[in-house]
Amino acid sequence: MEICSEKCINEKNVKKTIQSFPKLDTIVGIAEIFKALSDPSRLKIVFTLLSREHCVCDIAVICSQSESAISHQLRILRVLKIVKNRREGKIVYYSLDDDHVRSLIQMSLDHINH
Amino acid sequence: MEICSEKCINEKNVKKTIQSFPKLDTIVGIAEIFKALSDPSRLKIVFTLLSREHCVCDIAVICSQSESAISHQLRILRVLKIVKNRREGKIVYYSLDDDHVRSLIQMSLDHINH
DNA sequence: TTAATATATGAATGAATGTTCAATTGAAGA
DNA sequence: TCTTCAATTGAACATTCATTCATATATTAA
Repeated sequence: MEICSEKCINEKNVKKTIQSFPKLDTIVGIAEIFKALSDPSRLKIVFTLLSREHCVCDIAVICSQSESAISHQLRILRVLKIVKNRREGKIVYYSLDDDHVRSLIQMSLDHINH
Repeated sequence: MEICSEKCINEKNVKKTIQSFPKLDTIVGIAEIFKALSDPSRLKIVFTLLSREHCVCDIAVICSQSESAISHQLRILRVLKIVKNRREGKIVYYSLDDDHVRSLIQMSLDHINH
């Protein structure tokens, strides 16, 4: 990344910041996590699973959406390791995959409450 | 929200989860925060401001994007109280508005590192 | 094997979103 | 006042994305 020496106001600080910059992969990875939680429909699903596991059918009822829509969203959350599932006969139960998600939710609640 | 008693597998748990469900406003509000951080371009800006303030021109250089694009994104971050700005003559300096954002970044880093 | 149930998947459509380009605002200096 | 510079704004375009509908898979029971 080259620095435009004609326009930069504070070249020294720019260099410092660039040095402490994470890899692009890291940024893209984090953005993906946030994107997964950025859709109200998906966030509802996460809230649904905050205290206990649920089957797809129940999630659909709780979130008042079609099972197909829920299934599509669950796949996105599953790929990103935000939820995991287990099958019991015909029924598939979903739950949160790790506790970082809970922390993220809590932090964002704190942010909203000024 | 009505419960479909014919299809639900575990009506008792469904009711419990529905009772602990936050208001829609809360969910939408949190989704907005996550959405703000879900775009790699905006996330780059946040990383840029993680350790020190920068003017718009420098942010554009660091993020290797046009000043116009940066300005558009900064407005979104500003509205959501994620960044704040101060003017010094012709130059406008941006910085993070609160520490919850730092925590969110840290938590998501933890999540990525399995 | 056939039927029924729960879930998943693929294609299509309409809405939302980020970037670009041009024009504009606001501040400092000539 | 006129010019220059930093930043902002608005419209347009291309892309991304969530939902819907139809179909497919997987499991159980008959």
